[in-house]
Amino acid sequence: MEKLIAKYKGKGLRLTPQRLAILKFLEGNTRHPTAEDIFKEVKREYPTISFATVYNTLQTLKENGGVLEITIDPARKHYDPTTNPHHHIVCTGCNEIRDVFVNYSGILRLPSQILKEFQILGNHVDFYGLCKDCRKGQKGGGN
Amino acid sequence: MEKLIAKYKGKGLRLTPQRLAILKFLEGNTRHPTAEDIFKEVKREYPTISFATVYNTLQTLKENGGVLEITIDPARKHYDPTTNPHHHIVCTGCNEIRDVFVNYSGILRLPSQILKEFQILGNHVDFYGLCKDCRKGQKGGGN
DNA sequence: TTGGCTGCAAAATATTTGCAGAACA
DNA sequence: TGTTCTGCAAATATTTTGCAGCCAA
Repeated sequence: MEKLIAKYKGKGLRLTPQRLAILKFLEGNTRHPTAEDIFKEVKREYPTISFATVYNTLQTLKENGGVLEITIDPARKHYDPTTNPHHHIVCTGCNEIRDVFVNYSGILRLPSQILKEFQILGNHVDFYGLCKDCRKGQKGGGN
Repeated sequence: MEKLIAKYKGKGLRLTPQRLAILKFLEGNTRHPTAEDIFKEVKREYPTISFATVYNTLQTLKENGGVLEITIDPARKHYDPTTNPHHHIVCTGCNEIRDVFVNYSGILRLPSQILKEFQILGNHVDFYGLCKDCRKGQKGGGN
């Protein structure tokens, strides 16, 4: 996150307390929070913070490579401060999103027709599954 | 689509003219339309159709395996009547979405830690690239 | 005939924007 | 001191819902 702070300063961006609080919450966070998650958490320290500030900051972070926008959940966007290439697995039971650190770029062959028409820039794999807790609930009948 | 119509009837669902028009528009459509695209198109034939009907029908189709919801575009959902497993490539220039018919399930190995915790149900690969037209615009300076 | 469907409108949700005052650099 | 940022409110966009009347089966 230090790097990001340096990047912020280098671009004439300001490190306000609110922004720092958002950065601190995101740093090392692997829970893939939504804008609302971030808002609620930062609100505890800065009760007057507004949604607009959260969205503005996320926008700025996106533009500076500080967070990735995750679209695996059709209901809302999630944000991921882990910006080196990786993938995700989502539990279809509880919607928990977990990181998958594997590089599939070398093995994801594409049809020649596609390769003829597209210059490939990247890939992202979403896995769907049932986590341990949700399998438990399913079989044992526990709530 | 015949199969789908049979499925509709088998579940006590009704084939209204509006639904048939939506089904007809979707059948064989590989453009990955949004709800609005569908609404606009069907409106030409049924000027009184409402957005609610489009969303209701899409909801029913989703529940019956008639369409897949595509979340590759953070701005809005797209719908895909091709329901056998496949993947997508999106042009980062014009946002066109194309189908990729390759089965990667056999090669997408997951870390043992993930396999320990999740029962894997499926996967979906998104590719990002630049289509021919968008590369042209980029280099040649044409429009 | 009748229960599911349509269309309208309003509501719910998520995200963006305009702007006056505040505050970081 | 000047420019960017904040917070509020309103606007926008997408999707969902309530309901009276309609109509496919």
